[in-house]
Amino acid sequence: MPELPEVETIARSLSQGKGTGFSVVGQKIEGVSILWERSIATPSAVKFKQRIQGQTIREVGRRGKYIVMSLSSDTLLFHLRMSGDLHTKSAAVQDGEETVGKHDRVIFFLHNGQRLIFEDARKFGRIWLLANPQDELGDLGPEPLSEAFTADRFHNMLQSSKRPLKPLLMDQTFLAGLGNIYTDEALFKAKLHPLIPANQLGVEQAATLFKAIRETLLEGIRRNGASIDWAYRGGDFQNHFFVYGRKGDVCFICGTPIERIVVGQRGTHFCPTCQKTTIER
DNA sequence: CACGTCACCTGCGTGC
DNA sequence: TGCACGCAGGTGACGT
Repeated sequence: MPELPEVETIARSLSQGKGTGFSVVGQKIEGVSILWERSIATPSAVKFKQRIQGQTIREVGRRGKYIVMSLSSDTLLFHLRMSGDLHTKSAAVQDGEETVGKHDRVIFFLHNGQRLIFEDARKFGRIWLLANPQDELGDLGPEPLSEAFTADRFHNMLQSSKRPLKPLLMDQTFLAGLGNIYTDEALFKAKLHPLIPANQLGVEQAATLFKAIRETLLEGIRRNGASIDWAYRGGDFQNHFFVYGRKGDVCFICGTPIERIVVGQRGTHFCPTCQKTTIER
C-alpha cells in the first residue's frame, strides 16, 4: 500500500485511532518481537530491541512515503515499499497462545496491551530507529502538498532536468511521495505524455502538472488511498483510476483504448489521444 | 552524471 | 489440478 495517500491514510489512522478507536500516541513500547530480521534496516535487531524498549510514542506523521514516529528519544521510521502495512490490533491471545499472522514481520507490544503490527508479504519494507531521522530522510525532495512547494518552484525544478516526466516524478529525491499509480494518474490529468523531457514544459504546462499532481494526491487521500489486489485496506481510489491498470479499456474522455508501455521497468499507462508526446505552446 | 539492468521477495491471475 | 509465466503500489546496488 505504498504511495503518499496510502501512507498518509495509515499515519492518520495510527495517530487518530480512526477505525480502531485507539491511537498509538502516548503509548509506551514495552517490547518488540522481530520475526524477520531484515525488516530492521538499522540498528541491529538486538540493539533495536534494547533501545526502543520503554520509549513512548509522541507523534505519528509522514514524510514522502515514510511513516515517521517520534519517540521519547529517537525516531522510528517505516517504509512499506510494495506490500507493507502497519496497523494496531488488540491483544491477540487465544488459549494462552499469541496468534501471529502469516505476514507479520515485526510486532510492537504497547503498554495498554495493544499490538502495533508491521506486516509485509514481500519483505521489501524496512524499519529504522534513528537519533536523527534526517540521516534517512535528508535526500528527499519537497513534499508535494506543502506550502513550500509552489508552481514556480516546480517549474524551476523541471527546467533543471531533461529526464522523461515519468521517471523524474517517481524519483523521490526530486519530489517525495509519488509512485507508479499516482504518477500515471497525474500525467493523464495534466494531459502530458510520460516520456516528455521535463525541461520542455513551459510555465503553463508546469502549472498544469503541479495542479494535477496535488489534486490527484488529495483525491487519493480523500478516498483513503487505493486498495488493489489482496492488500485491501478500505481505500476507494482504485475505483476512480483513469488510466492505471486500464490497458485496452477505453479512455473516459475520448474513447481511445488506454495503452501500456514500460518505462524504467515500470508499467506506464496513458491515453495516446489525450496525452501527446509533443507540446503545443 | 545519466541511464539501464538486476536483485530483493511472495502471491495472484492466466493459460496450457 | 499442476505448473510455468507474467505481473505487482519500491528502491538500492551495480554496470556501461
